[in-house]
Amino acid sequence: MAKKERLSEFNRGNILSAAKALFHEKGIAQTTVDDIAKKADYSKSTIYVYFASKDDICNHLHLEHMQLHKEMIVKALRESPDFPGGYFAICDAMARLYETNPLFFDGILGEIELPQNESESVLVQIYNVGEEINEIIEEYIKKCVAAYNIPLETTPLQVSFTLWANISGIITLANRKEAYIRKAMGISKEQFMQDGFVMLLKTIKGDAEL
Amino acid sequence: MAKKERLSEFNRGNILSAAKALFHEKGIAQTTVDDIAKKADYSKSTIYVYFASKDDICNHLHLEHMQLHKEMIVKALRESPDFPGGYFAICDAMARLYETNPLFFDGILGEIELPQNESESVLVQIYNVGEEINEIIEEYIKKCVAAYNIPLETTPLQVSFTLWANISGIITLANRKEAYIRKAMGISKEQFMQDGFVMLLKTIKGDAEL
DNA sequence: ACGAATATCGTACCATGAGTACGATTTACT
DNA sequence: AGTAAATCGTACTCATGGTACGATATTCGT
Repeated sequence: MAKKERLSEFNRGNILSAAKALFHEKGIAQTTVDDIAKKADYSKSTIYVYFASKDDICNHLHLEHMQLHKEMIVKALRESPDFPGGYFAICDAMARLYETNPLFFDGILGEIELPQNESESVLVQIYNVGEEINEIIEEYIKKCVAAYNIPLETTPLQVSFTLWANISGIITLANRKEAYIRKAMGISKEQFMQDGFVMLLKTIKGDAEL
Repeated sequence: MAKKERLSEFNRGNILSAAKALFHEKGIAQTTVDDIAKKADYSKSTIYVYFASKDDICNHLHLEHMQLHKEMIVKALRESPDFPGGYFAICDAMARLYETNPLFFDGILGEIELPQNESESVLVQIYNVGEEINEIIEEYIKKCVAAYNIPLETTPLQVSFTLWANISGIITLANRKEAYIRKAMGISKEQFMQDGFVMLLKTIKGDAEL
């Protein structure tokens, strides 16, 4: 019955939260399943009732992260539906997402091709959310193209996909090389990202003023 | 004496080659140190004479990869010193680098900040090669800016760094999501990369024709 | 309230793989 | 030949993911 369901969800959530905190603190490889059990205050056996493996836990966190990613982008575009406001809102959302949880950010670029083995339903879900995000950005691009008469050289889907790759590339680099950026360029990583986003905007609209 | 040195280098090289092949075949996590020892035809003990740990082996391969990366970019710019020919040559070199060895490509974006612990000399070397690559691209950008009167909005260093991040972002995505790209956009990953590189070029030169 | 099903626990395991110890053996230098 | 260094092989330790299983607590139907 539903009560059981909810309790079960509650337990899974507790385990995932504990795992997330530990992963964040010490890194994934440095966190043992016993650590997670202890922190979440369950026995190890119970952990394995709710999750098939440590990998399974990681995948669920990855999924959670992708869903948050999607929500943040939806919210960004709802609050800033115009152009290029929406574009910068997406960039900003992704940058904040990195702060929230750097561990799974790389996964955004999606090491995951659609798994044949449909039993691995988490992986399928992760994949699907990735596609959904891309579709949302695609819609936005389409809208902008129509509203501002922007001439694209390829399809909106391709543009949105490329844009997505570039944005996450900049965010990843900015965070990983923060010290170098400050030392060699004398600017903060935030400034570096901002400049990068402005540069990227030209890939859509060229030098045109709107 | 020098002979000893050379023999030592030879052994290290053999071990690294074996490791590289196995990593490529089965992935890093799936390759055991015993596997490497067997393939390279050394005893496990000897492996640990030449390398401190499996991680150490990975780092040396990472360094090798970065050096190859640098050489390929130098060569690309020597053969195509003009603009935007040089730019596309860099893109092409990086795409080929991914084919050669996808495993360490991600490391390009350099999870490695300058390590304080200077005893970890491999890491320092990796870091330095990364900086060198960036300086080479910076020089190229400077030259182009001077020759073609390109107006940059930030410093050449920053532009080259951003460009580097974007190029590797596109390559990573194109390879990881090859199947999706073919299915959803009906083009090859090579075509996707090419289109992306063309788009990116606008971040430098806007809509200007040269 | 009682008995059955279910969830949780704890402890003791297994298997794997990184890394070490150490004595035996081979190779190289003089 | 004799010594020093390199290499080997075997047998270990240790950490960790994952399992087995019986004991205990909790929940639910009746």
